[in-house]
Amino acid sequence: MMKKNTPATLSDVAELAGVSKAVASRALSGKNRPISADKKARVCQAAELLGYVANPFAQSLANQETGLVAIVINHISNVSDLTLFDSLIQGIQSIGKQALFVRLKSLQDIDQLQKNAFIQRVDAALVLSDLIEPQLAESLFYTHNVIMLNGKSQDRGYSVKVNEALGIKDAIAYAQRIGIKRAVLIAGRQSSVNEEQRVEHYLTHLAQANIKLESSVFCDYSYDEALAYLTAANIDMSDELGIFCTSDSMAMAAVDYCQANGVTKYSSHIFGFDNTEFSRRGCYQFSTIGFDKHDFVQSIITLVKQAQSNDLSVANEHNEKRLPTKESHLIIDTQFYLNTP
Amino acid sequence: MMKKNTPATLSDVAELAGVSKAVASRALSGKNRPISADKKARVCQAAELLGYVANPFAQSLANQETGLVAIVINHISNVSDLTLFDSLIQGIQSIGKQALFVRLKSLQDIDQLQKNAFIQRVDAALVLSDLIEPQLAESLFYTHNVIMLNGKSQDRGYSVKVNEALGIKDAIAYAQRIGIKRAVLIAGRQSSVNEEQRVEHYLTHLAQANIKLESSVFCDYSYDEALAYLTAANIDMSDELGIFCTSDSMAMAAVDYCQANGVTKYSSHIFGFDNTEFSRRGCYQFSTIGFDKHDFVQSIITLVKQAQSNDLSVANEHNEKRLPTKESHLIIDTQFYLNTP
DNA sequence: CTGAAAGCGCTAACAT
DNA sequence: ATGTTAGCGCTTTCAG
Repeated sequence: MMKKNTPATLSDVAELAGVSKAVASRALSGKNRPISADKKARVCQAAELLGYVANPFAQSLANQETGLVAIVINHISNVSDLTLFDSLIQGIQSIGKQALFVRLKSLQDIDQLQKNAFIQRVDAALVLSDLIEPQLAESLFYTHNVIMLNGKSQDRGYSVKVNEALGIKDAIAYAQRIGIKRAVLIAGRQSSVNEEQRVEHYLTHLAQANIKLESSVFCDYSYDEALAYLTAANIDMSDELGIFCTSDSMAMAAVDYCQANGVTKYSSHIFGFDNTEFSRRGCYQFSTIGFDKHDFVQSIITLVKQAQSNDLSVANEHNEKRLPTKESHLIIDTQFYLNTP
Repeated sequence: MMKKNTPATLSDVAELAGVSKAVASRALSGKNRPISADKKARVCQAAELLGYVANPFAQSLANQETGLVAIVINHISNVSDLTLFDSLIQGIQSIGKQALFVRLKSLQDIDQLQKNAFIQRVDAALVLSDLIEPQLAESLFYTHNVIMLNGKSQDRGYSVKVNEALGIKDAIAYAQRIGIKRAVLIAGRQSSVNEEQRVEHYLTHLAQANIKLESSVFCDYSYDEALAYLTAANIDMSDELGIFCTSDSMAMAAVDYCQANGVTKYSSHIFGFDNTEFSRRGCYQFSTIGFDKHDFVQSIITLVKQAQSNDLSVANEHNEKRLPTKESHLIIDTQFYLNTP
């Protein structure tokens, strides 16, 4: 693989078009900078000819925008992450920016984050990891376009939250309707705020539906831990028991547990979370709670754009004081997906 | 969320340490530039105090390294992608670089790629997408550190390939041993070179094992397409039939197809590919072919480092001619994972 | 070993 | 509307 000769620069384009660098820059800037039509045409043609693409590093240096959007995640493991990441990358690319993935396995990785100069200078940051508190987010990025997606937020700033109450309520209402009287709750990571709220909702609605919570446990959303718990606890299945899981992976474990123990009519008694494809497969049939990932991502991308334009207008006003950004808190509703054969 | 005051610059550090910018730069450069011990200490201390982190955009401009590694993928959909991406990101971060994800859904997205200035200037590119030919890769990046991971490669350059012959051979040998006489092959995307080679291996070894290939089809690796095919073709299961799938998702479809048709003893007759966790779950039990993702990623990261140091040494020699890079083609072997209850 | 100065490629005043 | 100029923050000659 040969390295190409060094890429064409703006100077090359300007020279070929017979104009100054400034004119060339304006012609190609996208925005409506003052420039005569014919020169603009000449410049564009020259750029085309040379295969010119502006060096984003030089651009960043000159105009304070980087074109990078950070996606800060815990390590990837959940099956529901697949579709989410796919559309997140797509969304970010659709507004002409690049997706920079930052993976946080533990609190110790945060030290590294703080020294990561790229991260510091992204145009926006999407925080999915529950390891990051709003306060920390504030000090981690030089941009104020931080969008909290992990269920946390402060008064000022941006967040997209998922309203899980709706889906949970419907799921439990359904459970009540089919005669479920007792419940087991298999939750995810205890340290997550999302998860705390979720559990809260389950408790509330379970109580309202007169379903007795027999036991509950925090796992890490994983199949293995959930299966281990069910096996160890030797959960007694009967027609009246419902198993509520806060991830589809754990619901799969519940299905396997039932099958292993010869319980046949389990499908309508197991409730997952995330609405992954697995909830509707031949083997694994269970109901699940989820939300539209596409809507979610769209909201996020819209927010990124909006945040950035706020940013620019503030900058244009030559406002010396660093204003806190406008705030915006979007909410996406979950719904209950009934999947029984 | 308040934007911080503008980040500390090298000048700030130099001033605080009472030295020139040049000295400060050298002190912090990591490499062994000539500098007195006490000044070095003073500079480091000042940097620490100010929380200084070099601006990577300015650095890139000055020294031609960007610290970015592109991961060029097709859209994410396969369950086997989860663990792979997770360790890929981790690996890239472990050598102090950032992972830039580029998602290619179709050939049309490639146009955009060619105009993507970030992509052009990454330090290395990991190409997983089968949409990208070696020749195209050559013209897409200014670096020659392009590592082909999609089964394609040319003489010069880097690649890590997976030797799938071994696992496939063992799987078919096992099939023969348990009395399988007929086979159905459900393959993935036809346009993929990886996939072509794979099919080739299946054909060869099936023939050698005297197993008759009754039908074969190209799907897109997905559960849905595979299930649709099986249903439409109304495949006749019997003890002597083996179903070979080139993804675990499609193998899951085969399991569900069998169950739906009342076939009970299917587990040892279905063969997947990727060795995902799903092949060993209560519901879905089937054998699968796969390779160690961790080894794979390690090889890739090692190659990235090696490629870069070649790069640097070439640069240091002030070699005016653009040398083709050294070449390196690593091979990872697959193995057969027998999963039967 | 050190510092002054040039320059990476671009944009944004500021004059014209 | 256009060109000139001055940086953005850093690394790197090149003289001391």
